[in-house]
Amino acid sequence: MAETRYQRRKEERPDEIAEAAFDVFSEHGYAGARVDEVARKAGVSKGLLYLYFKTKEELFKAVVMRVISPRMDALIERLSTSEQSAEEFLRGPLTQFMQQLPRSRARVVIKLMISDGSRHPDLVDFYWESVASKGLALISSIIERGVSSGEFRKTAVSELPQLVIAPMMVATVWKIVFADRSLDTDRLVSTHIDMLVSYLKTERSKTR
Amino acid sequence: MAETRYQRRKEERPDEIAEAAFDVFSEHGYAGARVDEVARKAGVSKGLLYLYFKTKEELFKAVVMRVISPRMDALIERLSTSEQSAEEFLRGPLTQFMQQLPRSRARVVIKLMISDGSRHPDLVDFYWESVASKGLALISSIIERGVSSGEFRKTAVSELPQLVIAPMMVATVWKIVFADRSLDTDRLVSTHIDMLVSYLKTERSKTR
Amino acid sequence: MAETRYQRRKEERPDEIAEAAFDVFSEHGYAGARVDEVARKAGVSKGLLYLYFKTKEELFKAVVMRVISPRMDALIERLSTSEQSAEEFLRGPLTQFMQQLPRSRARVVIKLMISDGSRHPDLVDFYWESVASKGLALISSIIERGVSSGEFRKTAVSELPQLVIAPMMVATVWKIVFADRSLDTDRLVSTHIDMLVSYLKTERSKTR
Amino acid sequence: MAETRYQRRKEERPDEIAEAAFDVFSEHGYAGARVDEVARKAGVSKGLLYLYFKTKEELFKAVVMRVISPRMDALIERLSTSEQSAEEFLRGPLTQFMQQLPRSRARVVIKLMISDGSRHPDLVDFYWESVASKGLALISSIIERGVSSGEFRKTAVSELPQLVIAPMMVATVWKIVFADRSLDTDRLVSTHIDMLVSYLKTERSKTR
DNA sequence: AATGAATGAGTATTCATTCAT
DNA sequence: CATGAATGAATACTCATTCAT
Repeated sequence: MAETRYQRRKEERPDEIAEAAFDVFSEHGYAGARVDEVARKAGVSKGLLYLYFKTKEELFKAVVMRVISPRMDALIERLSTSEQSAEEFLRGPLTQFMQQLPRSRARVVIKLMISDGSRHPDLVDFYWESVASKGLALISSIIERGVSSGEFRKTAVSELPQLVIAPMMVATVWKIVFADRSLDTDRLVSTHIDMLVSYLKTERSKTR
Repeated sequence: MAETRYQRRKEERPDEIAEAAFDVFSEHGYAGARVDEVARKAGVSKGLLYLYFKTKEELFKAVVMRVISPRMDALIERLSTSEQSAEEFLRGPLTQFMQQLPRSRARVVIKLMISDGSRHPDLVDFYWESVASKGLALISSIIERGVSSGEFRKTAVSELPQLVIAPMMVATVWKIVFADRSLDTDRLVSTHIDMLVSYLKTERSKTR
Repeated sequence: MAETRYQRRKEERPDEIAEAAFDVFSEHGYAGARVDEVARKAGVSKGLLYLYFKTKEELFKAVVMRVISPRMDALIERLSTSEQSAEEFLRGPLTQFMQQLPRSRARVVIKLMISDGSRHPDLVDFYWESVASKGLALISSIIERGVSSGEFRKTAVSELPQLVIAPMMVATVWKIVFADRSLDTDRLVSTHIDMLVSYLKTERSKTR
Repeated sequence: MAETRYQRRKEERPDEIAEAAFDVFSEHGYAGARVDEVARKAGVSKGLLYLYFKTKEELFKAVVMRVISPRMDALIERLSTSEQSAEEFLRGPLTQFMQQLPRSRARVVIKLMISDGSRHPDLVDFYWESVASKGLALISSIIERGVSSGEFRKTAVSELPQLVIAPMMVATVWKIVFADRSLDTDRLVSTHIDMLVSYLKTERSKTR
C-alpha cells in the first residue's frame, strides 16, 4: 500500500528505533537484547537500524541518554527556582517526583544502570553527572536552606541526601522485581517524607 | 599422593563451580556470563560442569539459591527469637544486618533479581517466599510488637516495612552502580533507623 | 546558473563514475570494493550509479574495458605501421611502452586480471583477445621481421614473446606489491632489451 | 561411524583447516573468501575453525606464512652452499627452481601478495624479509661471484636480480591469469637463462 | 569421573540492490 | 534525472551444549 515504506519521515526513524530499543533493552538488558527484535518492533529492517546506529552499543547509549537527558535538567530547573519553604518543597514537588518515578521510564534507566552499568562506565559517568549528582545536590541544598532559615535543625541528612530518596529507590526496585506484587508506593514515599520532615523539625535531637 | 585432595575435591566440586559461577554471574549478569569462563575460574572442564549442572539456567538458579537459602532462615530464626525491645532490635541486629548487606554476597542476589529476575520468575518467586516476604513480615511483626507494647505509636510503617529497609536498598544500589564513588552507607542506615525510631516514638502524629 | 556544469555532467556522469570505480577497484579489488564508496567518490547517489551500471559486476567490466579498449588498438596501430628496423623498434617504442606501463593505469588492469580474473572469465577473454594476444603477436612479428631481414638470428624468442615483456611484468608486480621499496624499473627494462638484442644478434649460438 | 569425529587428531586440525583455507583464499582472494567455505572444505564446523584461528585475518596470515616459511630458508640454504660455478648454478638449480615455481603453491602466495598485499602490509613485510629480499640477494651474490671469478663480465644485472627472475614472474602470472592458454613455461625460463648467461659472458659490452 | 574437541544454532554487522519520492 | 532511505540476504564470529575418548 501507499502507507508503507516512505510514509514515515526519516527524521522520525531514529526516534522510532530508539523507542523500540528502549522496550527491548528494558526487558532483556544489554546482553540479552537482540538487535533483530529491536528492528522488528520498530517495524524496520536491520539494515536501516544500522544506518542510524552504528553498533548495538551506540544504540544502547543513545537509548539511555535519550531518557536521561531532557528529564533531569528540566526537573532541576523547575525545582530549584521554586519559592517554597523547604518543607513545602519536600512535601510538594519532591514527593510528586518520587512518587511518579517508579512508574516512569526513568525506572528503566535505573534498571539498566544496575544491570549493565559496570560494562558501560561512560554511561554511568554520564548518569552521575547529569542526573545523580545534580539531583542529590539539589536535595542537599533544599535541606540546607531549611536549616539556614531555622525551619529545620541540623542533622546528618544534609550530607546524606540519599536518605531522602530512599523510598523512591525501594519503590523502583520493587516495581522492577516484584511488579505484580502490590505495594502502595505513593504512600511509601509520602510516609517517608512525613517521617523525614518530622525528624528534621524535632526539637530534641535523638541522633546517636 | 594427590589422592586426598582429589577425593576431597570430588565432593566439593559443585560448590567450587557454583562459587566461580557466582563471580561470573555477578560481574556479567545471566545473559552476559559465559559458561566457559565459569569452568575456567572453577578450574574444571566444561564437561564436568555440565555433569553437575544440566544447563546454564540450572547453574544460575543453583547459584542464586545457594546464596539465598541458608542466609535468611538463619537470620530470621535468630532475629525472631530475640527477647529485645523493638527499639533495641531496630537499633541493634537489624541495623547491623542492613549495614553489612550492601557489602555482602546478598548484594549480588539483589543485582541479579533486578537485572535477570524478569526472565527467571521462579527465582523471583523463590526469593520472595524465602527472603523478601519473610524478612518484611519479620520487620512488620517487630514494629507491631512495639506498638502492642506501647513502645511505639500506631503508624503506616507497620504496613510498610519497605520503609525500614529503604536505606539498605539505596546503599546496595549505590554500591552496585557507583562502587567507586564514596558513600558512608553505615551512617546512612543508622541515621535512617534513628529517624525511624524517633518517628515511631513521637507523641503527635503528623501522618497525613 | 549551474546549468552548464549540470548539462555537461549529465553526459560525463558514466565517465566520472567509472573513474571513481577505477580507483576503488584498484585499491580493494572486486570483492573488497564497495559500491557506496564508488558513488561517494564520484559525487553521485547510489541510485544514479545504478542507472548507468546495472550491477557491480557490470561496473567492474566497464571499468576494466574502458582502460583496455582504446589503449591497445592505438598502440598496436602505431607500432605495426612503423618503418623502423626490428632493433630500433625494440630499443625505441617498445622500450618506452614497457617502461611507462608499470606507472600507468594499465598496471591496475593487470592487478585486477590477476586478483579477480578467475571469477570474471569473460573479462579475461576480452583482455586476451584485445590486448594480450595482439600485443604478443605484434612482438613475435617484429622479431620475425628481424629474422627475415637477416638482422636477427633464429631463436626460441620468436615463439616466446613473453620473454620480451618479462621485465615489464616484474616491474609491474613490483610496483603493486612493493610500491615503497625502490627499484629502477626503467633500467630494468632497458637492460633487458639490451640483453635481448645482444642475444638475437649473436653469431655463434649458445642455446643448449 | 567410528571413523568420524575423533578419528583425526587435534594436532592435525590446524593443518587441515589451513590446507582448505589455502584453496579457498587461492581461488577467491581474501575479501572474496568465505569462512564457511573453508570450514566446509576442511570438513569441520565453523566453531572449530574459530577455535584454532581467532579471526579470518589470522587464518589468512597463517595460511600465507605456512607456505612461505619452510620453503625459502631451505631453498636458500641449499643454493648458497653449492660449490658450482655461477653458470652451473644459473643453468642448474636456479633454472629448476624457477621452472617449478609457477606450478607450485608459491604461485598462490604471489597471487595473494598482488591481490591482497596492500591491505596486509605486515604480510608483505614478512614476505619481503623472508623471501623476496633473501632470494634476490642470493641471486645478486651468485652473479657477483661469477664476476669476481672472471666467469662473467660486469653488467647492470648484478644490481638488478629482478632481471634474472623475470621469466618466472611472467610464467607465474600467466598461469594465474591464462591458466588454460598453453605456454611452455619451462622453455621460457631456460631460454631466458640461456640469454642471460650469453649476455654475462659476452666480451664486448652493449649496455647503454 | 573427567576432558576438551567439536558442533550448530544464533547474533551482530555489512553491502549490493531497489524504489518511493 | 536524481536521491538516499530502505531492504534482506549474506557473512564473520560466539557460545551453550554434546560426546568420543
